[in-house]
Amino acid sequence: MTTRPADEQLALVAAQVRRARTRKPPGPAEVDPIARVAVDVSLPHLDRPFDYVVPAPLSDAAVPGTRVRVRFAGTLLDGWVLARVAHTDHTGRMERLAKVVSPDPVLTPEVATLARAVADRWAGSLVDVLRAAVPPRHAAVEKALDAAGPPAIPLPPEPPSSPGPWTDYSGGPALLARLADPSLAFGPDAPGPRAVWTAGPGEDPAVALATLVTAAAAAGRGVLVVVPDARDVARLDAALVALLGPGRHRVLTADLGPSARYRAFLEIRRGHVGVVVGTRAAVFAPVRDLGLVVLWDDGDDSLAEPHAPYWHAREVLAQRAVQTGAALVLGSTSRSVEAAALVSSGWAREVVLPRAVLRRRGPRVLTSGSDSDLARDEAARSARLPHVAWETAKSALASGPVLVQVPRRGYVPSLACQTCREPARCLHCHGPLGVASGHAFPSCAWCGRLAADWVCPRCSGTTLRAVSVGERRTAEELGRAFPGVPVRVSGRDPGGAGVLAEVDATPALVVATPGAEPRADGGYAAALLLDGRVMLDRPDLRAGEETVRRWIAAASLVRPASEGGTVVVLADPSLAPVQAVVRHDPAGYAARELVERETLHLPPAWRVAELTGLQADVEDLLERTALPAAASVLGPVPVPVPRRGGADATAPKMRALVVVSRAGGSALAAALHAGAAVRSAHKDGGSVAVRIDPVVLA
DNA sequence: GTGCGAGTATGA
DNA sequence: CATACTCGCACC
Repeated sequence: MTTRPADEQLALVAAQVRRARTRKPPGPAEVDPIARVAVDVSLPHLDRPFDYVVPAPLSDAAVPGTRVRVRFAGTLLDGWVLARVAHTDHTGRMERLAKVVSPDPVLTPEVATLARAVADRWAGSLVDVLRAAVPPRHAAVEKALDAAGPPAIPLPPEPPSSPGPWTDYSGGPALLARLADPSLAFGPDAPGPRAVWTAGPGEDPAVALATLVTAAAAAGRGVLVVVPDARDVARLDAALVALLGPGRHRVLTADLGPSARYRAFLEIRRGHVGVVVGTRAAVFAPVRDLGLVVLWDDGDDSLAEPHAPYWHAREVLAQRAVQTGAALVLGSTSRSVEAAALVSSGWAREVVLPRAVLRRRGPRVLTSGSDSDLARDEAARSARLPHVAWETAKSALASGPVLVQVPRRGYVPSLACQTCREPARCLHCHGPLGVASGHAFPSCAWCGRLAADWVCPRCSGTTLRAVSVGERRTAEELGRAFPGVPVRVSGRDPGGAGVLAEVDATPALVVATPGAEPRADGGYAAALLLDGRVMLDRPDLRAGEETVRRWIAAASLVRPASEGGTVVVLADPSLAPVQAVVRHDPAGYAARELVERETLHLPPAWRVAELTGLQADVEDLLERTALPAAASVLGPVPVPVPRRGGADATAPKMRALVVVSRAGGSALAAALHAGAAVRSAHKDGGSVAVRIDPVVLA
């Protein structure tokens, strides 16, 4: 700021004011002078477009999809132009667009429609979805791309020379052929194929996915592949460079940083590339001429958005496939119950290995359920390693690496039957039983009923016991059991070396938490899946499904039985999840689980809304919500998950569940959003988090 | 969320 | 009667 005499400064200001007053403001645009704007406020009662006058000078720039600045309730806010129209229904006074932030229409009509559908499905606000869908602007990137000029148009990629890994799958070559046929135009009325692909043991998913992508891209289709984490992105990126050729795709992840992320996003939006690989938020990538969407490992919990409205990548991509007609492939070594539902309803077809091929490719699977057959070796005994596990690992270590899967720490304590150890569930609503802090008697975490007359449905036992969970065998303990063998650790736990991508074929013990297992060059000679009890006894709806997913994922990294590949599961062999791994049948397990969810009124067979907040707020929201007639309400009860880090008592969070049939899902979401809108408009009470079909339901 | 007008409390 | 404050609501 320069210093001037006060009177001089005053004169300057006065001159500016005079000029501003005398300069005639520009008139409205000649064509479609109204912009319908989604203003960036996430309050539920403001979740609708607002109309603004487009000043003539901004008319060319303010096209649908552009980011704008508008005055709203007196303050300048960001917004998105949803449409340009000739007339408005608004009768009051109308503000003008203050500024078009960037000429790039970052929000395509297709993504805008998708985001609206996502907001509706999860009882949320459009702008909350848009914030995840469109990365923040980075002006320097726009400038750099403009300066670089239009990209050299690469020759169309060559289609893959053979179905490659897809040859062995029933339905595989047919799926590939349809994707690769340029004469098949996919659209909402003639959708592309929808497949649930169960990758067999020994498969390198990156190679198989790259083959799919290349086939579709060669036919001129835009392709979007979403994977759970950065490690998967890196693997697929490498496979695509090899198969599709360099420069034909872009990686889109949050950890690129603001500049690189916006650059990749803009290149996709401007149509420089037609193939995108990314993590969760990439489900909204504005891929041109979208013809194929792919999701790898849809059971991974990182595919659920942690912010409101808590959408899930699987459902978003399914919605996008419906809306655009794009083909959809859900791939996994296992099968989520949601994927099973898509198969059982006939919406998607399964692509699986025939039984005979599966037997040829899979490892031998052994189980060890009781504590009585502990190893005779003393060091193995102190590591609580059963004899079978120790023997298997010892002989496998002669020929290659051995994977040891250990559970992550921090599982919540729960209750089980004293005699048969079956996890205890509420006799009324099948919620998990636990002892809430400050209470002496066990109660249901869902409906709050005391479990006084509990009888075990499996063995008719009447006594409950606390399940000790969270015990983690350390790498050192295992190292002592196998002296002289190198131990490598892969996991996200603090103090470790982080997550390893790959290990070589030399004998070593590779200790990994689920999801962090490195691939082994040539496959593991054996895998030990420890502490099955701990994983299965978690009081979560998805405990069984999740355990199967993790076990099968690990078993799929092991050599075939014909090459000595062996898996040892430490869990009771009579349990269904253990059987699923022994028979390598994730599809059968998921199908049975789906039937069970139907009878228990649980997702995905039924739709559940979880409301979390202070008791008064949860009750207030329920009161103000016109719940569908058939809805049933459980709770509210105290949230069972104890807060980690700091015992200081904040007011206790409560949780209620609202259950409706699948058909009633959209009505329930709309009613809850409307209820929240009334609350936010009146500014009464604190916020309530609404999660539709929550991933974690404990 | 913010800004504003109506309505009510408060003091010279 | 003027000013300070809260409350309710609209926000384009």
